[in-house]
Amino acid sequence: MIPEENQTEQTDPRWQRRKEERPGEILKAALECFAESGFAATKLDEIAKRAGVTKGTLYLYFQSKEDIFKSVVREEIVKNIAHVEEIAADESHSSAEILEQMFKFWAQVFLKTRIGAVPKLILSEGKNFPEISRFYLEEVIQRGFRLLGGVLQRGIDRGEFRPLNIENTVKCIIAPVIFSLLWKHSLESHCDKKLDVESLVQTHFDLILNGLSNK
Amino acid sequence: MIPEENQTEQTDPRWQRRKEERPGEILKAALECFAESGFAATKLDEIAKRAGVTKGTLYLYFQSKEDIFKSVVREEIVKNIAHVEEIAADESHSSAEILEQMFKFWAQVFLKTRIGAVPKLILSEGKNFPEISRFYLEEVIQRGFRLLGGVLQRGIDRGEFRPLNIENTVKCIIAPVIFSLLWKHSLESHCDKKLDVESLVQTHFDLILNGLSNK
Amino acid sequence: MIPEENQTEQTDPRWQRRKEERPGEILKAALECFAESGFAATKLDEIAKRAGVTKGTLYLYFQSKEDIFKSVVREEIVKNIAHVEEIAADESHSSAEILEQMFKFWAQVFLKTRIGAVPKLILSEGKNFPEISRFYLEEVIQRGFRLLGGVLQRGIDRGEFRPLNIENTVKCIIAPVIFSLLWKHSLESHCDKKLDVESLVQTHFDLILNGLSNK
Amino acid sequence: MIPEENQTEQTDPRWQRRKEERPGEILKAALECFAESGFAATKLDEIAKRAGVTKGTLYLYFQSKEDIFKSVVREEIVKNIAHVEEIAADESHSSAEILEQMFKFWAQVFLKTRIGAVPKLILSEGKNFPEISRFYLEEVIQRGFRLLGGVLQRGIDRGEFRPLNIENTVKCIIAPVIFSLLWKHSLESHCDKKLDVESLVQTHFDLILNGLSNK
DNA sequence: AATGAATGAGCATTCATTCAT
DNA sequence: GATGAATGAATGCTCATTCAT
Repeated sequence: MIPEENQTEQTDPRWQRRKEERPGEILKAALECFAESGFAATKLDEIAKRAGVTKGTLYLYFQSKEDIFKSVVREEIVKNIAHVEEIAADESHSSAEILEQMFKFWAQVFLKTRIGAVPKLILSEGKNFPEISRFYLEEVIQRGFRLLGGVLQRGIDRGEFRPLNIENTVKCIIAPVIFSLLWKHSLESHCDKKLDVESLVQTHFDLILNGLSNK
Repeated sequence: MIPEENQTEQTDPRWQRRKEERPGEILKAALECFAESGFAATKLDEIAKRAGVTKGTLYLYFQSKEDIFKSVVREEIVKNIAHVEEIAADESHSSAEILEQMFKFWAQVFLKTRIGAVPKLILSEGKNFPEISRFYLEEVIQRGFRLLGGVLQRGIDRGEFRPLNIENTVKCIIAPVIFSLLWKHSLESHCDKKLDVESLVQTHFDLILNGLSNK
Repeated sequence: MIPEENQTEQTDPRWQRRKEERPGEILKAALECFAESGFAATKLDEIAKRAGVTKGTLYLYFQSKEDIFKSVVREEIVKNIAHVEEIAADESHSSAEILEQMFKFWAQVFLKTRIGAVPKLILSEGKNFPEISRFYLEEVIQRGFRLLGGVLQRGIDRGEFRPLNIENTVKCIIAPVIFSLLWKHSLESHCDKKLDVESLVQTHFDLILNGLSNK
Repeated sequence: MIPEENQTEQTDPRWQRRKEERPGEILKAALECFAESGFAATKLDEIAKRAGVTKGTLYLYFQSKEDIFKSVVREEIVKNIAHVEEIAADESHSSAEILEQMFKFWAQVFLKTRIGAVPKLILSEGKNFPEISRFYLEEVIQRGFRLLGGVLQRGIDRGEFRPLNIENTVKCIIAPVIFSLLWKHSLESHCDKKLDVESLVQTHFDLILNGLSNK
């Protein structure tokens, strides 16, 4: 009301921390709500209720609904990045084995943790939060792509894999994981049969390694 | 090839028509808006503006915002179904050829028409519109899965393909198409390099047919 | 929420008109409320109620509570300016007569119209609305001071008045009018005896012309 | 000369003390805030910050925001009254001299101390705090008016002043002091030239004593 | 005494919906 | 049919107030 709009905003490291202690309960509740209903349809009352606090309390830790949203995504993305980097390129195994490990690890991470909701949010709300999209794209997706691409390249160099367009292949490989994740978060609740991700990943790994053809 | 408004009657009682004349302009504008911003963040003012009418006019043709949303999705889904069914099982070609045709056809349809926005909407808003999700799941996804599964089964039966878990394979095969579509609708605008779907589909087809392995 | 904050704001003529037709009812009601309770304590519900509309309607004509406030003040200030300029310097009378006319005219204007509330608002809310204060200062107060100072100077030049510090004298002359106006708008309602402005102005005119001293 | 905290007891039953020890820091900070922003726009956070305590501490000494406001005003008013009464009717000087002394004394008090903010608050918030207005009116304003009126009456009785409407004259005399005070507290910060009160009072005293006319 | 985290009532603002023209 | 002014319920956000520590 009274013009005093000079917050600095996130200037320096793109996503700095705001407080030492941040109630994880609120972020957890918020992630649930946003993943279920999207940004606009999520009510602060609902987040507060699920976090076991009142609406006013949210504003002790966050500046606005948008800030809560960004914080949730950022928090999860940071974990995401950590996971991506955790998958060190293990030189001692064959490329196929490394690939298989990465698959299984990702399937675990994406499906067993709350992180899986983030890609859905990026898809749904990306147009409304361009910085977040850009950040996610650069820090998670492209980084993951490079990692996977490196493994493929090494496999080709070693003669384990036949030469292929790496960029496209990376997307083909990752797609079923994305698919599973979105399925879990959106459609599965309307479907009587659960998706067996372990089995899907197994099939997928076999498929990309050996192809459909009966040779 | 894309059927416009010439379906004789409501195919499913759940989705009956309300009016004879429905301004396609409104639905077109609405699809754009919903795809861009999601249901809740889309304002009727915006739809009206893009459709070149006033807000009041929307209520001549639709009962509510929700009705507009459902109508948009239904309309597109109906076209979707038509497309899926159009891909007749052509007995005269090899299964691989049929598969390739289906791929290319889908890539065309999903990426070159406005239909591609629907899966994004289903994913984003599914939790808020369960009937739509269920309808889409049954009438489009599972129908498509059965169609593709049939082709695979025939390939296996004919000895063209090696035996594989059909259900999983179908998902692995369709996943990159979904991926492309979501990418186009969400992340591509934040990325400097455009996704070349034709090329991706080509790589994908090669990959699933022949696998990675250098045999 | 979605960053699209690029309104141009009042750039060009400092206070341009927003709409051709502006419901004077709203501004009238708003002036009453703001004058009674100040900016912060005024509720939009109250303004709406007094204007005979609902809260939402206010937003058809104004962008915010602050906008309503500024519009009210601006509107009244514009009238104010008109009044100030209306008092043409009449060359045909003695300076004392012109002075008397100005007094009586101002007393009428300030006390018989709603304009009288503006100075109170400027005083009360000036710190919170610096641009308004500055505008009022330049366009009304200093302009009025110059006008009055001109009359005094002419009186001195003609030998009608004795030489005096014009700047100070102007303030001494105008002060009782301001006093009356503030009294009317703030304290009179708590006092059993009404202030007789006509009589006060008469005494004042006599006093400044002839002084207290019994010569 | 300005009495601090040494009044023995509540002079008026309407304004009794609540606590023995009252942190002057809080009241000082509160007066600043209220004078700057008005009652409603002042935040307890701000008062607490300026007083160097936390918000909770305010409630150790005051029952509510309104209580703080009333306490501030009352505190200052009490000082005000003391000042007014301090100006004893000095019989040994001419009425003009007494008048001049009063003027100068008031100018000092109002402008050099924080008391000057009170009249502004009374004007701004009077409608929202009627008891305060009434109290101020009776205990300060009318008392001051009677005092000044007495001096005038004595001057007339002694033949020093010519007969005038005392009630009106009092207001005319006091008005420029009020004007100066409000100017200092509201408009001066938006104006490049500072108001020289000493000089204004000098001119004013000369003016009311001798008038404008060149006799 | 002093704190500051938590509260929740209150208010500005938005926007789907209605209806007189 | 089409309009757009008006509505009012819904909701994000503020801030005076409380209370366990």
